[in-house]
Amino acid sequence: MKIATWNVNSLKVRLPHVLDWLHSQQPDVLCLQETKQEDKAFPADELAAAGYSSLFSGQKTYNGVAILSRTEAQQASFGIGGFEDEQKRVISATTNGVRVVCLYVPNGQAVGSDKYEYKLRWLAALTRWLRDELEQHPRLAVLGDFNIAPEDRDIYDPVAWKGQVLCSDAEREAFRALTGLGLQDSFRLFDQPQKSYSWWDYRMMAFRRNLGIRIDHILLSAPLAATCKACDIDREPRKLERPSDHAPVIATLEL
DNA sequence: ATGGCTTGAGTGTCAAGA
Repeated sequence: MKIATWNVNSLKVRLPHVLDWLHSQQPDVLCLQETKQEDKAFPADELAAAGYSSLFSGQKTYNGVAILSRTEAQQASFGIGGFEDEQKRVISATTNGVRVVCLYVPNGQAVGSDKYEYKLRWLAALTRWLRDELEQHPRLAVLGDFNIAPEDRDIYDPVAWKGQVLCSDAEREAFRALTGLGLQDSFRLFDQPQKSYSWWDYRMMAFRRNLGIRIDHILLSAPLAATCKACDIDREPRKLERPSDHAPVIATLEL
């Protein structure tokens, strides 16, 4: 079973890339973030023609998440239990016996800003909720754009970025609280190339210079981590014309 | 040098991303 996550930065613009990538990679599940579409505009027909059923939760202009799956996903749920949020950032569903949670964690804008405080509140609520979800669903996978670089090796210039949003102590502590629940960062279960990143700024020729950060993650509960054979970042779509600024991350489970 | 692109909204040019 192959499960993947990709922040597409507008599904309307990126649909051709997504369709090509589904065709070439054949994942069983693809979690999308920043679809930036209302549900009535979601391209479910085009995706169905490509062999994928869709569950989605969108809004105009911002945010928006979706779960695409080759076999129809069941028991869809929306948002974080017990946390009121207007922003469409979480969708969950079960497929092939795996509970899939697709996340678009708030960016946080700047340390100390209102949006940063919202990010930390949001992450605290997420952790409380996932503790319960793990009890109900031992085979749990949490995929998405976490907007957190967990360690210095996940940033091209950790000195320049020190203490900034995406890598502040409080954000990293929130990430460790998630792994502390028993959710493992599947990327770090394996030897990986130095300077592996999942996001590069559109400016400054950042991708060509590999000035990136690793903020898109696939976390697996222990029973799933035990089946994980690989986790990789696919840089190829970032090389295309009009790319998303994020690369997809894909994990292979022996299920 | 707080910008450098890209998107959506909407037709001016700005907010937001990370």
